[in-house]
Amino acid sequence: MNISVKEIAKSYEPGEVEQKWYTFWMENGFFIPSGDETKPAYSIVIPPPNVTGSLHMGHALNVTLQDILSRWKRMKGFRVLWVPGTDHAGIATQNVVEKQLATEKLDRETLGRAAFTERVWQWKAKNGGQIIHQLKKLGASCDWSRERFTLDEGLSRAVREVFVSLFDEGLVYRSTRLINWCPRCSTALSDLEAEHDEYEGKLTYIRYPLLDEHGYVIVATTRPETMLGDTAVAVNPEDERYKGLIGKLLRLPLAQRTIPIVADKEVDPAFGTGAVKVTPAHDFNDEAIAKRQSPHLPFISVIGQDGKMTENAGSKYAGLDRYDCRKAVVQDLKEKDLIVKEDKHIHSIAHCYRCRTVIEPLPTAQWYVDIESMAKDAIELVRDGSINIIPDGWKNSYFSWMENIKDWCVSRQIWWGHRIPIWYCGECVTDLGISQGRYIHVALSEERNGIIEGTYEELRGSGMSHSDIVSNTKAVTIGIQVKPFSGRQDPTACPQCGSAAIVKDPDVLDTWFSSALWPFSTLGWPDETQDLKTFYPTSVLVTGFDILFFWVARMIMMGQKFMRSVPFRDVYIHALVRDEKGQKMSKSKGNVVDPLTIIEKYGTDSFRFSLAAFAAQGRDIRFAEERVEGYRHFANKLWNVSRFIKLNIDKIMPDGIETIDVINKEIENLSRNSLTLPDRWIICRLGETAIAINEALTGYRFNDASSAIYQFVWHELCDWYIELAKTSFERNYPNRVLTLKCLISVFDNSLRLVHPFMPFITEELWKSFPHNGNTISLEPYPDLYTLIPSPPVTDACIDMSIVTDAISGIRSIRGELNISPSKRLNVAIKTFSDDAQKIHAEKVLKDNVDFIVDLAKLETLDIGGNIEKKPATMTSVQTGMEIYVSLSGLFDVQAELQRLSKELKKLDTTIMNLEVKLSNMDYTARAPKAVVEKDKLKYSELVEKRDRIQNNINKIKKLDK
RNA sequence: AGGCGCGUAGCUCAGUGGUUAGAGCGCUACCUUGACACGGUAGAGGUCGGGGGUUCGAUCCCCCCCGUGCCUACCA
Repeated sequence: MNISVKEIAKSYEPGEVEQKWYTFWMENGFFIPSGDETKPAYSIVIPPPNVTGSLHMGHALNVTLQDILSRWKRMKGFRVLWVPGTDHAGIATQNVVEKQLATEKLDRETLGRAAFTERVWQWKAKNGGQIIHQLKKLGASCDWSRERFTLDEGLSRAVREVFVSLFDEGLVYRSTRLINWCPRCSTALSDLEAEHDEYEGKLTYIRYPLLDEHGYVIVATTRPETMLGDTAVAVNPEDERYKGLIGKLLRLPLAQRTIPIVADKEVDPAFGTGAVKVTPAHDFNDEAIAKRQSPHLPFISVIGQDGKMTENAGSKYAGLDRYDCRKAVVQDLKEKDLIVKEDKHIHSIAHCYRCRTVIEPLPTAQWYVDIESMAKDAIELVRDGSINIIPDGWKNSYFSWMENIKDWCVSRQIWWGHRIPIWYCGECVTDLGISQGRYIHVALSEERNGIIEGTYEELRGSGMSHSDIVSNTKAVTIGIQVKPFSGRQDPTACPQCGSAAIVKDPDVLDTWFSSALWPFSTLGWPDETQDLKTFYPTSVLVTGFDILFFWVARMIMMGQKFMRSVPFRDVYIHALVRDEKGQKMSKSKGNVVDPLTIIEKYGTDSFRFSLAAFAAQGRDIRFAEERVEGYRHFANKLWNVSRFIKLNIDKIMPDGIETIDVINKEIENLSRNSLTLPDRWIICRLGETAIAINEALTGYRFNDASSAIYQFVWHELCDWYIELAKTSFERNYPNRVLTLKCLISVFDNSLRLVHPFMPFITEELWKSFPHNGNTISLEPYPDLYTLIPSPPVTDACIDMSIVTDAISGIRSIRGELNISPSKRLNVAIKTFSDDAQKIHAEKVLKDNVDFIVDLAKLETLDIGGNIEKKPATMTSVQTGMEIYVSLSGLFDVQAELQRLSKELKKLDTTIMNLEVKLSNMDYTARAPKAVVEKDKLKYSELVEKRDRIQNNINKIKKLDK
């Protein structure tokens, strides 16, 4: 190969390069797992981003880490499958489309269920690909031929199978109780979907007059409007203030009702007045109190699903928004002088995680998953190590959540999602013998026989046929008394009575229900597919802690329940990406950094490398753009190594090279003695670096891996080895070709080491050299076994430090005295040969004299044991040698004295500390022998060095006089 | 209220029961040298948040305090 360096740009421009290679990878199917069954499998399922999503920092980090793992394992010879996909994000997507409809002055009710879901599919077809496109921009090496969507036919079948199995087993059930209700999304939410934020509100103290005597009880509340639904006031049974009042009746102001004073041990006498109003239908605590009473306190629901007051609130308030009603109630109470005071009060309020609307607890009938037994198993799987959570600090959170888990509300009153596979018969009778048709309430989309809505029974009674009703249904509400039945296939008749008058449950399932099946539903379950056999359980799940409960825990439960095995072996929990000040990025704060902007500015590779470098375990990431810039420089550095190599191939191997593969083989099999010291050293360091990177990645320490490769490429390969190679090239060493081949091989290995982190530039550079292979992404990843550092090579690391010490010593003097780099210096190195080690050092220096002369920019260099320090020379004292730099004319006695004294002082401190330590009998007796020996050796070395510095100082002082 | 984490160089962060405590960026000085100024060389900069304890030895382990961030929770 001949390469004209002139044609290669001086710096790396990522833009077009990235697009080119991604297309190349895709066209060649490199991301589809190899069919070679002798290779071990490695699989990851992507945490499916919302189909409404667009790439944010969290995705970028998440995807980058998975891609690093995937590419690394692929290069290590695994059959890697990384399954991509999106989830249908029920509420979020429905909201997006409803907003769109609103701009057309439409709403989903007008459109009807079928037309609306069709509309959402259209939206998905048009916009759902955005996030996928963005993942590709990041370089994600997913197998796109296996891309999945949670509403796909196959995944829907999995959802249905799971729901029906659980139903048959009695593990899903329908129940009426308080639930978190979002009045804006008009659906129930699970506990996790209600997010608590602290707000400053008011604590209002209200007088409730006693019915049969003078006086009153004062209650304190943050929600005065709910008093209209109060059915009791509760006090602690031990509370002396109220003991005598328990059982007495109160007149509930503004409502025409009397309510009792009841006792409940959970009431905190210290809070407020110690008397709490009880609104069972609108507060979870109050619901609990109501159910502890015998008989239960009545539930009076005064707030509707739309967040407005109902008829039960009384005609004056019915129809008012709950917040307007609050004002009205307070106003009315004030007029009656029933408000004692209003205090400022900070408390937490639950909000809908999708739209931030304040949650309204409402009593409704919902479907629940009985989670207890599954949770128990899932706890055990983590406890016994079947699943590793990394970093393991998250285990505690996992356990504490799982141990206190409550049944999972899975029904949602929206239209976009998996319809619950449950039907109800309109003609059967309830357990009490009443026709179920009475408890099925239907709202029609258009009036029939003068009726717009009514019970199923009434509608049938009015002459409508079953199919008339079904085809005209706008909304249906199923009473809790009605018996449900399920179907893997859509049933046509009631299994009980054979009637065809069956009505489908209107609700859909929580999106997380389908997400929980993701690790096996994406692989083809419930069918027994080859993918399932090969790739389940998956190897690792990479995700943020924010969905540990939402998703990870539920996957573990479902995986164990339906696959009888864990869904993944490892869970790697990565950080949250925050802004530079450590604040959570959010649109409302306006501190969002757009990954695509960063990519535009610095290139994908630099961005990815930064994310890996940031990903220290157990700590959040503060995203600092400057560091991305720093890693762009790193990309440029790699680019320029390649230019340097090509330039020298042109010069030194004018016939070009065959393939890199041949060179790699040659270097691996070469006798180490035919290589220069720097050659042997860089091979040694490459091997050590490869080991370090592989170890780091095995432990998910991405930051360690990236810093190891950065350190090696920049500070060893570039700063030292290339500079040393120049000596070999420019002085026309006989073995300069070998050195060049060595450089080529080390660079090739470096590119492979970097590839999982920076896939694009490494492919670009790798492809610019001749190889047998077609892509770097399938080349072997360097590790211990391909780069065995034989003993002479490891010795090279020690020998090399003698040479670099000498060079650095001279450079220090030059630098500290601000001597121009262009001025060549005359230097002598006195070696001390009082032991074998030092004799060896002298040999190493003499063998490598050219390297020292070139890198330290010397005119002359003498090395020997009997060299005498000349006057007017600067001195650098090193272990085993003293370096004298002649500076006739430039020599500054004071500067030199100052320099040496400073070093002396530094040494003295260290020596003193060591002395104290070593003279401590406890230390020498108790500390491990090796540690003490090391300290003793260090001590003698430092003392020797100190003495020689002192010696030099004395000489100069004598000279000065 | 409970739980978890963090506090190390100007900034962003690594790190370890025994090291002369590191990196990147920034800063200072010198240098446009044939890979790279997205560069090179040299250098300044830290009593590892405070106090106590365990230990021969603590930046690292334990306790308390201060600051800070997060998670969970039924304070009306």
